[in-house]
Amino acid sequence: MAKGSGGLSIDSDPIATSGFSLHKPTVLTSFPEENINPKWKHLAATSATQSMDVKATRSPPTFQFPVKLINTNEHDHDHDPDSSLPSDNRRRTVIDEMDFFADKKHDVDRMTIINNGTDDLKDSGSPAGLELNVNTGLNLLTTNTSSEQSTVDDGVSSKMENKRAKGELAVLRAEVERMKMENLRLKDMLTHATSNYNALQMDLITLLQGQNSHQKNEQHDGKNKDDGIVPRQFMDLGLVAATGGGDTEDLSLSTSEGGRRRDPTRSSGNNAENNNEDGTVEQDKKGTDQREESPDQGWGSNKDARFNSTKTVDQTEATIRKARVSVRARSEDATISDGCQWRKYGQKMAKGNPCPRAYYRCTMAAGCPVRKQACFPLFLLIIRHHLLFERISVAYCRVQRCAEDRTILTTTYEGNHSHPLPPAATAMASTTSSAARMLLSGSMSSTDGPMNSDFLTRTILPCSSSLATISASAPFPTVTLDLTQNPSPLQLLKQPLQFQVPFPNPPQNLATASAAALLPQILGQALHNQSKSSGLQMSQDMQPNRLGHQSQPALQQGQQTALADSLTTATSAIAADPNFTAALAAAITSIIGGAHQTNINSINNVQTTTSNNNSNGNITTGNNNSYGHNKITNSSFPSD
DNA sequence: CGGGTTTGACCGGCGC
DNA sequence: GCGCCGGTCAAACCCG
Repeated sequence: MAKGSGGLSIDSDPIATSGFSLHKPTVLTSFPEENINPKWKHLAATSATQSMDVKATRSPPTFQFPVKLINTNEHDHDHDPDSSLPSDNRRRTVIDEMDFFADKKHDVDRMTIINNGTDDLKDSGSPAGLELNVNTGLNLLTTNTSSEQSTVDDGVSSKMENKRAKGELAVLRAEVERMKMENLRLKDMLTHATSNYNALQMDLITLLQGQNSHQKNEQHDGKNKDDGIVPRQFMDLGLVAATGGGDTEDLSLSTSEGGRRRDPTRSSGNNAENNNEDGTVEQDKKGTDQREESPDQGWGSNKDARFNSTKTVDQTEATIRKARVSVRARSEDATISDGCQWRKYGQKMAKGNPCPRAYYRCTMAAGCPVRKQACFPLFLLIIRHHLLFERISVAYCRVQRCAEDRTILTTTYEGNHSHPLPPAATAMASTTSSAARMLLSGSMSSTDGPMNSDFLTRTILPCSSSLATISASAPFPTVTLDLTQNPSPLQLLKQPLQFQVPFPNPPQNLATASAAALLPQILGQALHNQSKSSGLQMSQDMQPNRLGHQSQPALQQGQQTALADSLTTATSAIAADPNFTAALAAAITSIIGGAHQTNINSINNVQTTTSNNNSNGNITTGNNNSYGHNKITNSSFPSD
């Protein structure tokens, strides 16, 4: 950290200081109870009273689906932070949790016991429309009950009914067997997918660790900054390989020309410094904004040939966006040190988030267009539920305020450096560049949009833990590297099914109903993909306003999609379960202060994670709103 | 005094 | 057209 902290305090701006230990991603042991803020409800309610005219944002929406897989229906005590407690106690020790499924949970527990020999879980709350082929065994009880009642009768009719009941039972048993086979097949698929994802994750972690180790060695040698600079080492979030300036694979995303680029008049227009072959930098005048986003610059310097050849102009404009790479990591010091030199040029507070969003500009070279944003997530919306393979039953929801846990920091990088990078910066550069490259590579190669890429297939698989997640929606494709969790390969199969569903950043109109309506769709889609062991298939066209304003149609569409595939029973269970939707609605309503559905406090960058764990599944909503000392028109949360 | 931060003001995009 | 909001600017301020 350079001198002149300017009276910076941890409370006011913990982001600005350094100390971010990227090379030591710590394992995020779910969500510690101590992180729960007993006052969040009050705070949320307070926020809801404010005028919260929510709008779609231009910030990069981030749909994240970190997914964890639990491979059995048994409780994983080893990884459940609450496992030491009885199930009921575990549930009740959570201060701020809200059990929206108390009644339902009993059914779930009961059915869990009853169906102990099967892999399915009877969800009494499932709508009739969800009764898919996969839902076998679940009706055994009801059927048997009926049969048993029939057998009570005596006479010929009772014999006939008994025969009929036996026949039905045989059919059902056959169906159970079929579903068992189906489950085994799915398990194999998920296991395979887990392996793929884990390999990718390990590669990235190894890369990080290795480069940080190199960085440490370099620093330990006491070399000055100039000595540490690696020639032609560029951090190109756009797609140029970060670890080598020579690697100029034409994957760079075109700039946000499509109406997304911001403030064109302020751009100096001197972008020749970017991507210079010799790594030299044409420096602009002091303070001149180098964020020229012409096609020659950084993010969008190179248009993808495939993209141009296969997309229409409109599609191109809609798809070509400024890619961003977000890194979410735990930092013990709640600070960032990614090897680059940054100057804070602004701090902004978005609606409803007590955590400020800080804006930094790279100062390693004048005119470097790279900027970054750093903020803390706000909320973790945790939804616990049971999962027995395809059958998912939401147990209850809770929300914890992760803003208090300011060790999880989200940093979003934008642009590519126009100057050589020191070794200290290569780790982050490589990571983010790789992530962006994969993201964009997938987006370019997919016919279904960016979300359906091989990268996503490997990284967003439901059976995986959260490492890399992607942004599905406008304005900018965003890949998020979640370094807060670093599960071991052995843990992967035991980890709870976890979906992070980042809403567009923000789903500014995240009305309660909207969010509730969307979550099933999103979650269902994720589960759908889980079943298929395929990549995320969410359309990139899922604009924030779509999410925010077309909730009901989206829900219906999600239900239709979920119901379309017999393998997506889990999808259906979530997507169409009115209780689930209602629970989410209630949860979000409670968070935001649900009295004003149409005036909801914006939740920026909501990241929703559902974990299938008998005791500690979770849906995480991270709110990256921030409050600064800038013009604050609608801040409602009191500072912590 | 230089470099960084703070923070009120401003700009432009977007939704209504 | 208006207002909101994210992002940025730049003067004032702070600190070593």
